[in-house]
Amino acid sequence: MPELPEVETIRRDLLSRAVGRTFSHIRVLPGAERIVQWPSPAEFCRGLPGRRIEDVSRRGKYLLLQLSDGRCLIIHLRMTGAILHRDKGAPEDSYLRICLSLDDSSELRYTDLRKMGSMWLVEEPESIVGKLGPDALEGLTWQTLRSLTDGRSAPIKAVLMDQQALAGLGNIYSEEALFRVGIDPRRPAKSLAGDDLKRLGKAIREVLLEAMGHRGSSFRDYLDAEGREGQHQWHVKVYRRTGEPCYNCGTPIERIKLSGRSTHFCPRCQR
DNA sequence: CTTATTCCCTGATTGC
DNA sequence: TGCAATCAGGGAATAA
Repeated sequence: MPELPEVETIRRDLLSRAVGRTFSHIRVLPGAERIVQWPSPAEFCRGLPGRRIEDVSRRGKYLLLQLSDGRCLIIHLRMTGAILHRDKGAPEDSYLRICLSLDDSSELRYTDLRKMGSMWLVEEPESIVGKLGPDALEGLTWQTLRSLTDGRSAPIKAVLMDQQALAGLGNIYSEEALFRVGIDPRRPAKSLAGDDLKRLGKAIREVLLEAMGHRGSSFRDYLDAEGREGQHQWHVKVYRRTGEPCYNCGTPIERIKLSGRSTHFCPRCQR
C-alpha cells in the first residue's frame, strides 16, 4: 500500500530511468479500462506516443509525469499498484494492466492486482491534485498542523490520513508517527496542545525520512520501479503488530477500528 | 460545514 | 481438512 515514502522512492527511480525517454506504443489490457480515468482509454493510448517525459514530481501519493507537449500523466497506485521499469524482453509480470513502451526498448509496466489504481492524462494537473492539502514532507509546519486540527473533533489519526488536510500519510505512517510521540490515535484532533503538534510534526518528518531511507515498506504488494521490495516493514513499531509486545513497555499492541480503518497502538505509551 | 459508512477489487487469512 | 466469511485499504460517493 504505497504511501508517501513508497511513491517518493518510485519517483526517484523514474527520474533516472524514465526522464528523457519518449513514449511509443501504449496498451491498456482487457478489463483494466477503468484504471484510465481521463480521457477515454482509446484517447489515452493515442495521446502518449511521441511525448517525452520531462520530469517526475509528486504530490502526496500522486505521481506526476510532466510531458513534452505540456500535458501531465498522473498516476495513483492505490493499494496494489506498481510501476515496473523493465526491458521489453524481460519475463512477464503478474497482474499487468497497462504497458507503456519507451523509445529505448524498455517499458513502464503498470501492474495492479486489485485494479483500483488510477491514471489521468490532463492539461491541468491541478484539476486532479488541486484538492490535496499540503504535502506531508514538503509543506509541514506545526502552525499548518494547528490550522488542520483546529475545530475538528475527528480522531487525530483520521485527520492525519485526510488527504485534503495533509497529503501523503496512510495507515502505516500515521500510526507510526502517533506512536513515536505517545499520542492516542483516538484523541480528538482539536484537543492536541501546541507542544503536541510540534512534536507530532517532527515525528511525521522523521518517520517518513526513515522509511524513505529503507526505500519504503513492503507488507504485501509494494515494489519499487526496479521490482525490489522496501525494507521498512522490519522497522515499524505498531502497524500490524496486534498482540505483540510494545518495544517501549512490553504491553501488547492493540487493534481497534477507527473511522472504518484498522488502527494499531500501545494502550500504555499512547495517551 | 462536519463525521461515518459503503463500495470498488482479489488474494490471504481467519473461524467454525 | 474444507469452505465461507472476513480482512486488507485509498479515495469517491453517499448517508446522516
